[in-house]
Amino acid sequence: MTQLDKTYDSRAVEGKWYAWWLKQGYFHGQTDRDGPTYCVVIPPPNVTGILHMGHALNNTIQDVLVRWRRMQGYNVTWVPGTDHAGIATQNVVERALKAEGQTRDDLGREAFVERVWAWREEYGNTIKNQLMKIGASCDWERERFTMDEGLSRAVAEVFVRLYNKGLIYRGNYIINWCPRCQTALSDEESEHQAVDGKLYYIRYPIKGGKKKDYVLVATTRPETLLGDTAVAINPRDDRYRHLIGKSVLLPVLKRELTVVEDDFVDPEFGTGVVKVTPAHDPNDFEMGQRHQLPSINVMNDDGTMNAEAGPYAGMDRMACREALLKDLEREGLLDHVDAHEHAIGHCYRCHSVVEPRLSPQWFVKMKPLARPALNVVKDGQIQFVPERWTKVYTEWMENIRDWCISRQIWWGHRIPVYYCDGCAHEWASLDTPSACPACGHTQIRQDEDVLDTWFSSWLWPFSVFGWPEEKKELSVYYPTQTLVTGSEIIFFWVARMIMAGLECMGDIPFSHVYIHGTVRDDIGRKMSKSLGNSIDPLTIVEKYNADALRFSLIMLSATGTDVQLSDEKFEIGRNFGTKLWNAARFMQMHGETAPPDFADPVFDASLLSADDQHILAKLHETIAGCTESLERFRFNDLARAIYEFCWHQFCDWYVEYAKPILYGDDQPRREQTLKVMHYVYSNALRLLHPLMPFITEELWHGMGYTSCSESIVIAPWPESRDAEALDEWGVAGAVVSYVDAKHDLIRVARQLRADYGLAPRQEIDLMIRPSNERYDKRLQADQDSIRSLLCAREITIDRQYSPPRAMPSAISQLGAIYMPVEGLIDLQAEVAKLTGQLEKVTGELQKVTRKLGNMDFINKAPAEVVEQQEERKKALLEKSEKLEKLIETLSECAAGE
RNA sequence: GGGCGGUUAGCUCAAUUGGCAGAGCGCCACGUUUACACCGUGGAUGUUACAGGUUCGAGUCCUGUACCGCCCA
Repeated sequence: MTQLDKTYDSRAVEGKWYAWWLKQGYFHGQTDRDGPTYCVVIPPPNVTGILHMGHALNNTIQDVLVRWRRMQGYNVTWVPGTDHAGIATQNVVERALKAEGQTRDDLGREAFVERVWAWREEYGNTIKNQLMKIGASCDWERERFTMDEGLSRAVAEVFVRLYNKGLIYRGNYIINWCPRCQTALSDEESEHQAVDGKLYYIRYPIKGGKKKDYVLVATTRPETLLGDTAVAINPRDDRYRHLIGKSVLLPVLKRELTVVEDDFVDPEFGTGVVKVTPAHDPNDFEMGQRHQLPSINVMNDDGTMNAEAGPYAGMDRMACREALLKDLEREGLLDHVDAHEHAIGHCYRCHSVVEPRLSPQWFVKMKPLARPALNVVKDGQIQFVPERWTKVYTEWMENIRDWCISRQIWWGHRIPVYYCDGCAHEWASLDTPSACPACGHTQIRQDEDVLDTWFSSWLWPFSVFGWPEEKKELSVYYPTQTLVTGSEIIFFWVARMIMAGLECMGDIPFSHVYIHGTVRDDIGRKMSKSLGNSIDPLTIVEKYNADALRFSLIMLSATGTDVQLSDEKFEIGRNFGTKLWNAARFMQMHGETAPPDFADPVFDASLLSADDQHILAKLHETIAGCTESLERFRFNDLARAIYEFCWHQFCDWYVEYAKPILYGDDQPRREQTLKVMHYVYSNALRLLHPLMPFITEELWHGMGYTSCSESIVIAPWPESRDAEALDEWGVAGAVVSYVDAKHDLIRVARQLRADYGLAPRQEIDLMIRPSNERYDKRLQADQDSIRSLLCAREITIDRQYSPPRAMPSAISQLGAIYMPVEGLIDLQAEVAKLTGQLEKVTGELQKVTRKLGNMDFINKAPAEVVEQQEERKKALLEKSEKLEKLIETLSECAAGE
């Protein structure tokens, strides 16, 4: 046992213990160990990322689970790592190049990719170091990166398998194009946001008609009309019958457009006539297919207009819109413009407006993969927590669309497809081929595109263990147990991992998916860089400490609900740590060392006081509650339970009861008390360790608990004793409820003191008239603790006590309390106070009586509820009688004066 | 337009199977006591968004309304 400093110095402690834990290898899972495994794979943060509050919450939850299971003796591994974040990382490096006046094209593909690797070497460890700062007990020996050789091999393997099975295909379809990043995006990467836009009503002249004959077409994107190849109406829309068989003329370009009928057209939208632009709208594309319409692409990769746009060629799409509208107006073709709110896609990386665009891309056929992935969730093999996310998942799965996986960037896994210039053969290959397998020609090219980053992330739960090689760690740790993540990547990642796991491993990747809430600021806005409302977790670690960050986050986030944060909220955790620290210092003051058998004590039942029994019972209640909360992913219940126990049960009550004993000279009682204290405290520390790893380790060592386990990281998780096992120790249920009632008595008496304005240190005398013999005996035996907590000089416990004169009094569960005070008491005020209390009790009594008088209640409510109410009635009746008696006595005294 | 979640003390949130509406912070009063002022003791604070319904009994279940948020089109 080392003397604890007056205050806890987190800065000195946190780094020290983390380094020691690593040195001891506690976080490393051994594949040759027996016993049940517990495995979690980290949602790999973006390699360009820095730790934000969302990460802090996400990783704290994982760490809590992992540390708990480790203490329970599981063979634990928490696999960390990062993903290569294709678009984001390429953007970061391109920005750096731009500052040097260069572009990626200046460097060329190979040199650019080298440059990204160099960037990764220099900055890619940021988030790893940050995770260490918040105490994450990751198995760093297993750290992986999605561009590692092994993981890249897994990506190629899966691509080739799916390609050969016909589940990956290349085709010309409408995809989401980001003109700024200059790449295709998947549907999930295009984020719909409501925008205050306009609906433009444009006149398309009817061919061969008079000057005034036109159809009115409504559109939100007028610039795309340059790519129109038809206008469409709903076949059931009688208003436009006359158009069938006619042609209309495209404004400006004067191209002749056919009129087609299609059920897709909504007669309610705009005028009921829509323009059809197959190359720039997914619905129009499908209409184009149905009616064999040509597709005309009018835009370049960068969002400028191409030669097909005629006079607007070279203009940016937005400039083109303005110019075109002006021209339409001049020609009298712009009928009118309405305000129109609509949702448009934005790039999830750079927030540019996404352009739907026809282009040749690679896709994964999802329906065959979705079917089994749907089943494992429906039949409960995989469970979402909270359960409601199941529906989100299944609905997405049931309406799944093919996944666009090709990206027109350089940083990522290049698509392993090759083309032969000789015979035009196309094939997928794991290794770099030297000649065409069909014709032997050596003029072959690899596809230029790279794969979506998620195409490597979806393999994460098994690629991190070396798949497709059959390594031992793969069989030991797959399937993993719990996946912890936010709802925003259920589609991106969770769903796809389930599909990949079933497809490649033939087994689910994890059994539970815990979806936590979003971290928000104190007025409920999502924390974001652009809003500038983020709280940096590491600033919080500096300002408070890592444990405070973790504890507060968990305490504040109820299962699956969002959490609103502000700096001050972290005081909860810091203050709690300080409280715990000071309790330890108190114990140190009274004993040089922890008793040798504190971890597995043998209690002398004859020496266990009522308070000892009470705290032992409450501890075991808390242990049971904590374990259950963890099993049910109720993390804030865990935090609340341990907080309540340590602060209120232990510090407020037990430590206070212990004071007269520890300051006294009854040696056997002192020793017994210290033994109970250390037993309770060492268990509480262990319950708290997953939430507050650093301070609990410091205290574990400081208190000399290393005789139980060299580190709290590997100390055994407490196991609760049930009532029977407690009874064996000499902990009686009746005594425990007596102490609960004693708490009530002390509270009531303190209230009495406060009502009479007594200074806290001012000593008083106290008379207690117990309401029965049992309480009488207990109270007689237990006077010292009450005297101490009430700062009383003398306590008289007497079943026959009758006050000789008017004095302040009150009613508690154990009996009546009288407090003689010097000088006159305000009889009227005292009577008024008690009468107020009586009124309240009478009111409740009436309610209960009415309830019990209701035959429906008696007949229909469960017997135990009725019994409960009867007990309550009895207690209220007793209380009201006592109050009446008190009032009566006081009134008599008043009359006598 | 479809779906999901929310509305409980001044604030942030709990409340398990329908059975006495709670906690932390903040507020008020007192207090430097021998672990702790990052503390202690005591106190005040509720039409559980609204309207119906089911039930012996509703914050909790059902129907509808309002407002807020998220996801999907």
